[in-house]
Amino acid sequence: MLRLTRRAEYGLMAMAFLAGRSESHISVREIGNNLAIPKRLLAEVLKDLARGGLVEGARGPNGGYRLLAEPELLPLGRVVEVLEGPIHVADCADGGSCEHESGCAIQHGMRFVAGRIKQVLDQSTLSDLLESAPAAAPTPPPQRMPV
Amino acid sequence: MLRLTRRAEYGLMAMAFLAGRSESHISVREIGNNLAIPKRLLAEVLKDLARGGLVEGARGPNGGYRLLAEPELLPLGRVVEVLEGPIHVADCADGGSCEHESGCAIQHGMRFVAGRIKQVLDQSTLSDLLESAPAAAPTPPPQRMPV
DNA sequence: TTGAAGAGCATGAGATTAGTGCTAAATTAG
DNA sequence: CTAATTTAGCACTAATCTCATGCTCTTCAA
Ligand code: SF4
Ligand code: SF4
Repeated sequence: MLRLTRRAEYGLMAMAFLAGRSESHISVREIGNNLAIPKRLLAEVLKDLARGGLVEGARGPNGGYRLLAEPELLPLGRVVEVLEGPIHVADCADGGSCEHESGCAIQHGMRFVAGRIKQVLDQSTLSDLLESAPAAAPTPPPQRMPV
Repeated sequence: MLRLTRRAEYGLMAMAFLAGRSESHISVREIGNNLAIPKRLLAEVLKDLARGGLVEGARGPNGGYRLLAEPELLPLGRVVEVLEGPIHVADCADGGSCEHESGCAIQHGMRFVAGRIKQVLDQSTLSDLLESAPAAAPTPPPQRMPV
């Protein structure tokens, strides 16, 4: 239904929160208190982000999570993929396969549209999300599909 | 999960099929035979498209569906909205509301990203989908978010 | 040693979607 | 008029996915 999951959004909110204080580790409890998100679920999301290498977890007192990537260089698509898996607007898009692939008249066009959507996420960075002006920077050049 | 539903895709395939022969009405049976889609479901999808005013249904022998809109002027987003409802990449986007709205640090940026994604669908037309070169035409100008 | 915190795994409840069944209404052909 | 064709409308089941939570184990600092 062309919609981000809660997990992805919680993850983005958490990453954005961490982007501010990257000096020390911040606990799930503190993040959750600030973002009004179910803490237990937020913990699960952060675990996944840690597995994906986007944040670093530290146990024990004074433990928590710390941002690893640089906000200016971290595409939102990366975060989404870590939390939701590969982004496939349509089955055939981005390396995926579809049973209708042979003989689907819109396949080519579909792939292109799906690619453009993925581009939006790949060209917006975490810092863009915070500056509330994502993709203002790169603005892709005019693109024509290779026929 | 940032993905189009089957219904939307079936609808787009059907619309693309109808785009070719817009002179007469084509039955669900014939469309289904050509597209290898569960006919019963395809019928449901086409009914929704008819309700949405995108196609016109005619009953009886020689009945079927006929494209109403002009492929060059019909945005894909329109088709998707008719079949899936309003496009909300995030809850707060595009007029929607979210419980975290107050105090969400990424809300502004999120809305903008969601808007860009919606733009991709709104700027690609049905004929673009067929030509396998959607959005090659308009290529939006550089945009900066009003802060 | 103790308490704070993440890591890992599992599970239940809820929402959404895919797909099907059935009946009624309209329309055309004979 | 009758029969066949085809859409219109509604309901329903099964599968899938997401949200959310519970419990245990490990790590680590004080
Ligand atoms: S566009 Fe065609 S090939 Fe691609 S996922 Fe949709 S149906 Fe399959
Ligand atoms: S960005 Fe913030 S306000 Fe918008 S939907 Fe996500 S949580 Fe809600």
